[in-house]
Amino acid sequence: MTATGLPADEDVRTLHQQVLAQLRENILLGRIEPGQALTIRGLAAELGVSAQPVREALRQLVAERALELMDNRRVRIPPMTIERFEDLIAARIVLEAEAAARAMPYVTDDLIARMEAEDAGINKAVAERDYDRWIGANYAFHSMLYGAAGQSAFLPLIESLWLQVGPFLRRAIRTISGHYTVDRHSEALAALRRRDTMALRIAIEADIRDGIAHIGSTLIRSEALGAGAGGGRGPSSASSGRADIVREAV
Amino acid sequence: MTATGLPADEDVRTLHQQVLAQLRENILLGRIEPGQALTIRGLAAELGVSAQPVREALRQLVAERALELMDNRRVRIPPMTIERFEDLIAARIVLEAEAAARAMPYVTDDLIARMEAEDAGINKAVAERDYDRWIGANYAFHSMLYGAAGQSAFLPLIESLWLQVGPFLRRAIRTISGHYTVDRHSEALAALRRRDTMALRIAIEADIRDGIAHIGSTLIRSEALGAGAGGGRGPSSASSGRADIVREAV
DNA sequence: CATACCGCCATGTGATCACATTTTGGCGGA
DNA sequence: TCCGCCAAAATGTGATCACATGGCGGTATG
Repeated sequence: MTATGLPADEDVRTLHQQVLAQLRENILLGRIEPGQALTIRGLAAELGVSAQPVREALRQLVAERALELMDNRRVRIPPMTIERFEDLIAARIVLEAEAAARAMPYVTDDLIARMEAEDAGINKAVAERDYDRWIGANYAFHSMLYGAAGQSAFLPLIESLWLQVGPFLRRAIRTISGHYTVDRHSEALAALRRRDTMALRIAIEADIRDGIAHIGSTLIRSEALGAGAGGGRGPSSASSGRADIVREAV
Repeated sequence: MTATGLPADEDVRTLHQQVLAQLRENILLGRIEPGQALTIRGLAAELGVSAQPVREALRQLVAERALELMDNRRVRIPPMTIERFEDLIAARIVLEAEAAARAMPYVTDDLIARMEAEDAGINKAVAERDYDRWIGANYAFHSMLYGAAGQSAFLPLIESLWLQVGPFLRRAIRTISGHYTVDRHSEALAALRRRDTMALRIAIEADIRDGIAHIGSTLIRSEALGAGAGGGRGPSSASSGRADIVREAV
């Protein structure tokens, strides 16, 4: 929405679409604390709209697995476990590698130029420690490629995966930037220029693994990241307690 | 829900979840005509509930790409194009093959037995020309495998793909059953018994391709299947006209 | 007779209300 | 001091209402 590099979602004509776009951005950029319960009325008051649009936006985000509907009927960002995290990464790899390969026939010099520009923005964001812009531009870089073909099937699935990983990606981002020695985006761009599909697949997969590998150890240290009030045994104090663990893990 | 072999969705405590489950089943089994506009009030009256639960269910199905929100703000099953269809199949193959491979460590003899039972049900359904049960049991067979591990990431994505293909799968099912000479499910079961991951991948991919290949030609014959009022140039008569094409294509 | 205009009806969207359930905070007792 | 119980506040769910938009048919006009 703002200057984060996110694709400005068109057709935001209805209120619930605006709310949806805003919530989606907040989730993707990790601005919402995992485990924190989101209330309809609270968000409605915060966004200055009635409850109805918020309700529909939440429902949609639940469908995209960006949010989770607990037994309490409360909504929160689902807690992350090591198993789920590995599943998400595995899904990202197979989907995004395939999407990239299938986009290759539609790659134009113009597209490559725009991706290079976005990549420059990423590097700039990293240098300036602007994490919001970092994640947003990174997403823009990837989705720009996958959307080159009119891939109507892959993009929504990939976006769902990003939304699920986003909140936790953000929290380990400082760890990543320290280890981010090899620039996989450059490799991907080089592969694009050569129209080398196999090299592109490898670069994309490496990019996903690199950007994510260190989160695994973060997760292991904090056991179940974001496992808020719902899962634990503690009745009330668990929420803030776990949140401290999360904060510590960062 | 009924005796279709669909996994009886738990937690249908709220009304909108019941509506959602019912609509989802109707879509997956192809009971809803592609291109036909779904109205909130109409469905509400039909299901005997108020508009509110229907609204939320539709919103969720739109998020899962089972339904499409047109510019008119009307909701319908998205029309199928050859490009989108090929994307969907490609996505199904990479996701389901990977999900199957990742499920292998969790495969037990009990699971194999239950899958064999489901497969027997499939064959029975084919023999009896019970297409609803055919599709439902087929889906149960697959999701049973992918859900063996607590795969929290893959299953929702795969389900979304099934929902997108379902309405059109149904319409070409007679073509399929005629050509269904090789039993890929038997191959998959054999691979499972040998714990042969690579053979399982091959069997799953072949199953998807086999069950679907002939739909492509059906699509080609009818150009854009289900391309209702929204996409075409014709202002009003296109709806019924296209529906006739669909019916003819079956 | 064809076509453009106009008004009515159906529909989606947003807001609000009522009710059941859950959470929370405080109070009393062990 | 700690635990359990109870009342009050908060929240999700479902229903209903008001309004703006889009679709449809009838009618008047060239």
